[in-house]
Amino acid sequence: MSPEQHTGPARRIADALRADITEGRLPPGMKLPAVRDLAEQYGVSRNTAAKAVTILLNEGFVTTRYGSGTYVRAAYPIRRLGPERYARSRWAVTTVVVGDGRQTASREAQGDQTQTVDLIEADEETAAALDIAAGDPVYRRARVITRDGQPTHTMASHYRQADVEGTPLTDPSPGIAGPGGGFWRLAEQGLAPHTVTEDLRARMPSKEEMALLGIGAGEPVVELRRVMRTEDGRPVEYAIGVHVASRFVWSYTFDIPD
Amino acid sequence: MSPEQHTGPARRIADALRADITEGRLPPGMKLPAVRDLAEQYGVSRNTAAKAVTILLNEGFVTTRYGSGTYVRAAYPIRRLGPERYARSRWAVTTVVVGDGRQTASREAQGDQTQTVDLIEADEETAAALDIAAGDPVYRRARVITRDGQPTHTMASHYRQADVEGTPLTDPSPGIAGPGGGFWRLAEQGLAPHTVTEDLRARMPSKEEMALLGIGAGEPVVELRRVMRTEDGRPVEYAIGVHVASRFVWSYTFDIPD
DNA sequence: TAGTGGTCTAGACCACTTC
DNA sequence: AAGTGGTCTAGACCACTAA
Repeated sequence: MSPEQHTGPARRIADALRADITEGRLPPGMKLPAVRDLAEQYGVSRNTAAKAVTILLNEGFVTTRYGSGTYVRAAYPIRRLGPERYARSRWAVTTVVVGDGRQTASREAQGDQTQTVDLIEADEETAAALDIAAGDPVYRRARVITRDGQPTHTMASHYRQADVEGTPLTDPSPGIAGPGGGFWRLAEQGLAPHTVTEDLRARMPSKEEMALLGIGAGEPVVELRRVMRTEDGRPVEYAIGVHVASRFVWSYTFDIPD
Repeated sequence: MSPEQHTGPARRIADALRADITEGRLPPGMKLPAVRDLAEQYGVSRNTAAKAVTILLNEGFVTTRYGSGTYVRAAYPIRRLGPERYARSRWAVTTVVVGDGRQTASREAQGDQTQTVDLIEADEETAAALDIAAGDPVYRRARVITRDGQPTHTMASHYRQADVEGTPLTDPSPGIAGPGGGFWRLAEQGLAPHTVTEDLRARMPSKEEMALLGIGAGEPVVELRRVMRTEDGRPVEYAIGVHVASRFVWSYTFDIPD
């Protein structure tokens, strides 16, 4: 059942290097010995040394730069996500001026976000969430959220076209949304979110997600689907996020129902 | 950044097999050709064929059974976990008679569970959760929950010794707890759970978890930490669960705070 | 140009399952 | 005993980076 009946040289080398990393002898950013050197040091073939590095890569301890070297990955802090992150008191329109302020078409660095806005036709799932018909037009605002220079998650918000048409939410320029900004803008339309439903599942990333989030093949992601509703129960936002699992904990508190 | 500068034979074989799986030509449970056969079919070395299989393993499309073969992973139904699973109306003491009713020491199949009970000293974390001192005695009731013959998650409940001493919760025999049974027993002690706090994080499984849950190296798990409190806010249960990620979705609904 | 990561081959041996 | 997955070696070549 378990695929580790052997404990060959590759695992032993990986274990040694991992210990060097977790115990601080190889600090974040430090370059590891070249695969050829590792092979010589440990008296194994190049293949085996490379496999040891691959193990650490998959575990997320190192990143490799083609043609440059293998580097210890920074140990990022874990962010705790509770209901308070949606608190009304945090809604605000953050204005961030980036660089010289010039815009580059529909894609723009915005503080810690990069975002695009499209008008698309709702697929079955989005339509069901927003209580509209499949094929109806929806605005999708997609962004990659970064922290300490590393992507932590993607988030794609979907709105009914009529709900946001003509508002800043359809404008991909910087300074529009930011954390909580989307909720503020909805509130301005008389569509203030009141209740949230979040569905979470964990899985392995696709190749595209690996590239977008800068993670290795061995690092899981958490997919979050969120529906925001007004006090009347009318859906106003459907968002899909893909989070690097190792950077988050989700926390929920609720009363036991009858 | 991306590890796919090359598109060598290994990836091509993996792509072909993945397509066979996703398009139904290789249905769930089906055995893949042996690595040696794949190598011959595609005219590559055994190493390369094995690497192709490893790619699919990491992506979660197949599982490998040492000495037996490589199999397309079964698609199990996904269970949705919402607050209603804790509903008072579902609390009950389920009595299940297993086999001929004979017991085997402290380990006993119980319907769909296998459980053990120990009296241990609380570690820092358990102590903090149960609001006691580290080293204080706690009962730990650990079980593996199975569905359709496959383990889906483990769950280890911790109780203050005084809360459950002398109750059936310290008895590992069958017919004691079952789903909701633990809450019922606590309620009998005047310690009915009222609020729940759940923390979720996703990660890759340890070797032990892989064996216990019957999953391969490419399948993530979700670790759930749950604290149950009475209406007074007094903690009565601290539970740690490890779930096979692909078999669950967690769902939470709450109001936006001020 | 030199250094580094990524991949492949051909052959070998080991660990485990199945019969 | 036969079949299968897992690992290792020794050598080779390719793709990319940095000076």
